[in-house]
Amino acid sequence: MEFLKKPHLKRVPKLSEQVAEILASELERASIQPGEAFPSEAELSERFEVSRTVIREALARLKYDGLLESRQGSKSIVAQPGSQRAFRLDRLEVTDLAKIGYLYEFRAILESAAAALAAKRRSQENPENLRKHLETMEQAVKDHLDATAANVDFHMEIVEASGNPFLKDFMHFFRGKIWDLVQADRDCSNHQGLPPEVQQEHVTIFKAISAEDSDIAREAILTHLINAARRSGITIFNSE
Amino acid sequence: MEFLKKPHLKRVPKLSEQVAEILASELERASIQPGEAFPSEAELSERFEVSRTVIREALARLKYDGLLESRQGSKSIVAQPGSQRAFRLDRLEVTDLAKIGYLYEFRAILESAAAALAAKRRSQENPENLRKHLETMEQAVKDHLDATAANVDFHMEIVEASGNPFLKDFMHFFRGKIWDLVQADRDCSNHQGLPPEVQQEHVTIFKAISAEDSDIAREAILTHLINAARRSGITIFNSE
DNA sequence: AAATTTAACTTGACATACAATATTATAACA
DNA sequence: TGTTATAATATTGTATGTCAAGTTAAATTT
Repeated sequence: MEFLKKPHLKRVPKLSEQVAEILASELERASIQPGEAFPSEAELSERFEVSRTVIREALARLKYDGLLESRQGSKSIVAQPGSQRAFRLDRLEVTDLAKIGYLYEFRAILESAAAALAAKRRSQENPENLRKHLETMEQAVKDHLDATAANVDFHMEIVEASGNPFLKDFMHFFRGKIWDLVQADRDCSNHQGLPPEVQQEHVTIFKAISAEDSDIAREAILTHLINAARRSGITIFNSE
Repeated sequence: MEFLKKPHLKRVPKLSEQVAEILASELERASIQPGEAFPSEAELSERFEVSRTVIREALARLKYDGLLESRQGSKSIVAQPGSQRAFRLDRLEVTDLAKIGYLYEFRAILESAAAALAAKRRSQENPENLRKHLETMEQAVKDHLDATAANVDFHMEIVEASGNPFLKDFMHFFRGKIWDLVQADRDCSNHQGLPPEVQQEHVTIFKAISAEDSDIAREAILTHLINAARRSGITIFNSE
């Protein structure tokens, strides 16, 4: 079991992380009103029975995310709602099937818009790259290999082609965080081979973007993602 | 790094923030390959001529955002791309007009999808709240007051009505971060009075959601946001 | 009562020490 | 020589103490 020795696998949370978790959840349920003072580092140090070092690192996280504001000399104060500085998906429970459906839905919203824009703004290289990823997928399936990587590349090429940098950045974040959960095209990577309709759906998307047909591209990827969700037993967009 | 310590300058970010900025930008241009070791805290402390405390708080930020991974006993390593843990909009330059257009666009994508879903899933209270915000806006304009707050509430009620918690959470983040920049309906809050078409656009959206007409709701809010962008001299969705 | 001064408190930053863990060099052994 | 056990070293995690800078609130003075 050599992989057990691989670093960064059995990571135990640092004290500051645990403290930050607790304080963040307390702030979330608004136990202290925005604008009011937060307990001092000394008080928290005494309450959690850890050093001020740990408390400071925990508070640094909350400040970094915009949950607290601090000035030298004065106590930290609870920030107003709406001053959030980061969007995170860490604290989601993957057990809830409905929640996963909403994630699918969120992805479908962004990717369908990306496909529509990609059809309008694609460069010459975008279709070439898409075709390349399609062929890689096809070959991988033929060889009974994992086609997930090429699949991800295909979808990422679409948001790349959309030309909107925020769309692209957000989908990169989204992918890294939860693509393994929302693996809508998991069919590609299981060992039973690729359902022919999946590859066909990909081809339809590719053709629409290549032909610069915005509406068809949007419809095609919407269909693709709705089908992919249904293959996982999930319904999105109230599309029975 | 003596220039970092200028306490007489007002609004001086903390040392750890400045160091984190520098290190983050260095990581962004991939000066160190993913998987490779990052300089130790002692080295960085020496390089920046600050205490290890400052370095630790700076590194804590990078780890929190998933740019670095660390384990006790070993050097921190640069994380793989795709392990990003947070989506941020802090480091955007508001001077670039094209970039603001992409922000408008991003918002329009999410809100149009939200409106379409809201028409399907709205509760009984949602139209009531929307109507209330409409009236507040109308009254504010009539009294030559700022209608921005009610305007924001109106749009937020739509994403609330969409039923998708991620859509809602993200728009809350988005609003707090950049709504003042992407104030697409600024017309409502300036002192020259409300362009009649703006309130009319709002009414159209409200009616469509109330009538549970998904397609009209999407079209109406898309038109509204495209118009709002154009009133600010910005074109989105390549829609001249 | 109002203004000013002083004291106490709080966060920002630094220095040091030690514990826990990983890596590397060394020694022992086959 | 090559392999393995062991010791030395390096690195992060945590604790403690100190001081500086700035804010708040009480005390004092006018």
